[in-house]
Amino acid sequence: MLSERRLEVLRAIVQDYVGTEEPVGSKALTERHKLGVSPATVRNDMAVLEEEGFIAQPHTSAGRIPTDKGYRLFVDKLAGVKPLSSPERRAIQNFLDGAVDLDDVVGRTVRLLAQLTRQVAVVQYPSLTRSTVRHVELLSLAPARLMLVLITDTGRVEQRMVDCPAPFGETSVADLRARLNSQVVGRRFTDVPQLVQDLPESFDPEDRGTVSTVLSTLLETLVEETEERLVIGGTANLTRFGHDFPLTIRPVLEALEEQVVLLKLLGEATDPAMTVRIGHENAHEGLNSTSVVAVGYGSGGEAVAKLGVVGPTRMDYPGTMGAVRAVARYVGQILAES
Amino acid sequence: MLSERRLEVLRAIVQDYVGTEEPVGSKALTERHKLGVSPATVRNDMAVLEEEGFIAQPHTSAGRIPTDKGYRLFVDKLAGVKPLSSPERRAIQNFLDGAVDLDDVVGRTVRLLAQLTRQVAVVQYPSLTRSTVRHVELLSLAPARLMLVLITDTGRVEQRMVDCPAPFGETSVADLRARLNSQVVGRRFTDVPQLVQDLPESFDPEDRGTVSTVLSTLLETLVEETEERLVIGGTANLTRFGHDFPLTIRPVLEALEEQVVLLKLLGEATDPAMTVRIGHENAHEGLNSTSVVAVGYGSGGEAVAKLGVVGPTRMDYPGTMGAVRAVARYVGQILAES
DNA sequence: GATTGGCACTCGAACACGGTGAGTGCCAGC
DNA sequence: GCTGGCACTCACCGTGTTCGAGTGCCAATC
Repeated sequence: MLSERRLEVLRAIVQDYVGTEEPVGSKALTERHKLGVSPATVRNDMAVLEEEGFIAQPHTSAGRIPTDKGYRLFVDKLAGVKPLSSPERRAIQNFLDGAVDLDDVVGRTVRLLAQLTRQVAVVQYPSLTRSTVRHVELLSLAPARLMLVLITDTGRVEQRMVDCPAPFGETSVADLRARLNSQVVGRRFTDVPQLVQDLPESFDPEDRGTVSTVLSTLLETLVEETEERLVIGGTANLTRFGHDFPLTIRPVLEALEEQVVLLKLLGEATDPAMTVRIGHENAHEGLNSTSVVAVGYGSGGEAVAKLGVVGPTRMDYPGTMGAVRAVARYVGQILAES
Repeated sequence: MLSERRLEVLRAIVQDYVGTEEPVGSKALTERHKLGVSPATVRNDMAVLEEEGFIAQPHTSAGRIPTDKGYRLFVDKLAGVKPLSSPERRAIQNFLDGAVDLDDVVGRTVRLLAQLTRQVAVVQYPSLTRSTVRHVELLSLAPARLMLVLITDTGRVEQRMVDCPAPFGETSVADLRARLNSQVVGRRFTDVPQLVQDLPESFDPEDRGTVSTVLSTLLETLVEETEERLVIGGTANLTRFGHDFPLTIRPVLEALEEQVVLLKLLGEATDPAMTVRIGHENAHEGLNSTSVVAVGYGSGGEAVAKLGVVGPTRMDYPGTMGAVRAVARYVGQILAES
């Protein structure tokens, strides 16, 4: 295992590099950090760290920069999560408290996170897999045309048109609406299919076709809605990436436009506390030079969705993690209240 | 006025510059275009064009590039709208036909437009100012808590929670729901306020407070929803902007993140046929080196919203205009069908 | 009078060159 | 095991030079 001092050297390298964006040399290190040893000693330590793969030199006779593995060690062993200052905490709370509905909460969260971390923020809408049905509404728009509205306990509303195989009277609509609600309100999405499967049989034969159509539309909606949506913001912060722009930024922007990629990205963040994926640890190769800090959030004890940021591997991990965690907590609170 | 040939020279300059992204000189021009005159003549013409402000040189002894004014003339007088090829038209139709709901239509449109023009696409959701109410739904969630759902004829659904000043019985809910619908269904948003103003008086005194609360929530929602939303895509195409990246791209990304700015941008596009705003013609200074091509689209004769693209002033105007127009038409068709 | 070929001039891009300095690796001494 | 010393490497920077595309002007031509 690496000695205490060598770890200290690694920490110093990471901190300096994150700050200056330039390879850091032995002399500069001893000047800026009170390591209590001479540059020569630091050089020896660096040689070891390099051999172990924690740091690398861009070219001979340049300073060292941390590798992905170096950042990994830094995050795991050397860095804590930097708590936010209390003015910051207050600012978060004030900002989020102003939200009027779910869209607004998510929108504000993404802006807040982007601003706080000065990176690209990603916020997933509360997932519906664990959600329950708050209400199902059925409206008759025309004799053979219905509208189905689904309201979830996370405050999301989805609607679908239903074209009926046969005219469907107002009383039948009311009847179906009532029975549907008594069956599924308060139930989880996953339980709904078996709860409603016997429903058509209790209707008049001529209405059964319509009832079946309505039910299958409802089930479709539930499945579709389980596919999560997300919102992204702060892409302008990508311009702070590095000097070698077009090459670095392009694949990142492309990856960020693909909802699928982002969903996978967040999906990989399984650690209940907080997940940090560094550089090549990310499966998507467009994101090989970025790190992702993500965490679940939720209204109750359970996490219903995730949020996080995407930034250069050369990022302020403690600060970013602190901000992400804090924002996740407050969003959870807001959701619990509403 | 400029002679026929000088206009031809300007057109050639614009075309070449758009293609090569490099200042174009007199010799290269005569080689690539059959102008029928010598480089020297072209040089004289260029001197005139420069004096008139249509072209400029980045530095002495370099080729010329078009100015904003030059592009303006090109767009107004020299360039037509390039129609899409029929495979392209078919691709558009196929792609848009697959959409399942309004969100999907808008989402697909923005992706399509970005891909087609290789630029940043902006699509505004169908505006609600001219929309009508299709249905208002009122649900009782708790004795003193209601949910209000508004459904518009463009297929949009919005919901709001309503906390009642006093408990509100099921029959009252049904009553209010029925009366509300009979009053406002099929009406325009702007007409709703006066249609419902007398409604509270026809209720029992103890219910009037609640009815008023519901109504004011409804009116609020209508106003809020009139503020248009929009979707943006293809930001990765910004990387094709130019060589001097960070400086150019940053303000553009920032501008694009501000919904307000974009709404204003589209709002300025008032020409019913098609609006092209070039460089400094855009009010927002972050977009001074970009051009915006926008057009209204709608389900019927009326335009209900706008869509367009944002790209470098150095863009293929005829092609872009063709794509924007074609997409707008097809989206209009899709909306009319659903 | 418009067009053309010729010519001198300008100036950025590309390349070569040498000096500078930060940084390294190694080694002998404490 | 730490330190100071030393020779070496190599990116970076400023300078100088060349090269060539492009220009403006002018006199000759149609």
